[in-house]
Amino acid sequence: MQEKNTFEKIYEVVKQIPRGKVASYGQVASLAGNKRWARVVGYALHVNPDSEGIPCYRVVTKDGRVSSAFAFGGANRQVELLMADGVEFEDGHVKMEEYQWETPWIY
DNA sequence: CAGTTGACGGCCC
DNA sequence: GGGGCCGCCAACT
Repeated sequence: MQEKNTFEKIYEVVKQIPRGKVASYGQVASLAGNKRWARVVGYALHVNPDSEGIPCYRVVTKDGRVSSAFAFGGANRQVELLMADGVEFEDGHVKMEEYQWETPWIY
């Protein structure tokens, strides 16, 4: 029950992302257990078993930019969803300085 | 079982 | 400051 797979942990963290905030892959990976899972996080969201329960669109890169291979409706779609959440964009990139998710359980 | 891939991150030039 | 390369871990073929 506690022996969750890496993917499960990642999904848990992503689901914890509050509305109006964004998190980077490295951030999610760090909260999931290891910061180096950044690539694994991308892979986990790629399978995306629950696109409606896992706000993968709230996950962006360290640069605050959305991934280019966003396959759930188009990269532009992710920006639109984030804006709907109240996140502001600057020249196509999120203002992570103000909207990056402040994790209360930072390691 | 081994090799390659992949929605990234960080360092180097 | 911008662009490119290598590195990390787990999952997929």
